[in-house]
Amino acid sequence: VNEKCGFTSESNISLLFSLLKAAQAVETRVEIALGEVGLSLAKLGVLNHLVQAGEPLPLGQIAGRIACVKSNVTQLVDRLEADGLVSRVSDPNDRRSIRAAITEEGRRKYEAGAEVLRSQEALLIEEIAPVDRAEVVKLLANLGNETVVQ
Amino acid sequence: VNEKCGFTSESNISLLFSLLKAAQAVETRVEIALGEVGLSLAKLGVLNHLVQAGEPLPLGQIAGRIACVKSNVTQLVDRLEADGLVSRVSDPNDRRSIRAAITEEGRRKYEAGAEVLRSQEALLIEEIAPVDRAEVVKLLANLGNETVVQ
DNA sequence: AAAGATTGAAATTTCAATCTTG
DNA sequence: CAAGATTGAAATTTCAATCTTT
Repeated sequence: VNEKCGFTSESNISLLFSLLKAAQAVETRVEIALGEVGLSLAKLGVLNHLVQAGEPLPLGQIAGRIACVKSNVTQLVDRLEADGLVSRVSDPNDRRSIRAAITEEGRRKYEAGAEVLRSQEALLIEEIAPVDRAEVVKLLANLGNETVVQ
Repeated sequence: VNEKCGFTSESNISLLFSLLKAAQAVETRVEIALGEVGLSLAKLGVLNHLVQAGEPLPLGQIAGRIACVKSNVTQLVDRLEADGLVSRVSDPNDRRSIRAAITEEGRRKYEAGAEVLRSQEALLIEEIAPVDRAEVVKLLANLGNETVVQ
């Protein structure tokens, strides 16, 4: 088990490493696929929460939902605004608060991104569905072994 | 299912999102735990491959093993060298090649990092072992929902 | 003072270009 | 010219400090 990963069975470092490496490999694939429609996981995450919420959200709330620091959302929304996918709207009730509102183009991008995620998910499921749990561990290790060098 | 994630059952965007968010949550926990012993996953990854190899490795080969770009390894090894965990050694046979060699302190750090990973892995397994596959999906979604705001 | 947001700097990774050796 | 490594710049995220409003 795990020979391709360079770990021996005794090396207890292996399982968590393999898991994280596999996750990274999946994420890289998804990021590349999203990049082809001009999105990133971070951007799609914001659009997703705006669509789910059905209304403009304060930046701080977005930070809470996508689990990142507030200052990151400020800059992420800067980029989304530059892309024309969201716009900042001020809150009349609390002038400290600024909300991000998804635009029409943002909605179209969101649909495109969601479609990419669906196909990536189908790909992933196709890869892991037939095998049992022990096999999944092995597959995840293999997934993490793609050699990506510039 | 997946209510805490803000996704409806119809929203096919949910599964892959949940998976990646869960993976990110696990990675964040591990990075924080490693940070307490002065390591990162990237640094531990290099040390691990050097220990597994049992000999100094050319930087390009390290890039292949940890699946990143060569220029990243150059800077990663810069930092490891600054930490005193590895040292650069030149290859007499091919003067283009530079190898990273793990130091004694590097070995000690590696052991400390491996211990952290073992305990993190035990934590993770403790969290997911008792539940079945469907439950795992639910747990992963929950894992990804930790609210982390500055 | 606390909450919401922003700014500027630091850390890490990737990309493009360069330098040295083969 | 190809391979190995490095350098400098760009992208993204976090941290610390600041600014505005409550």
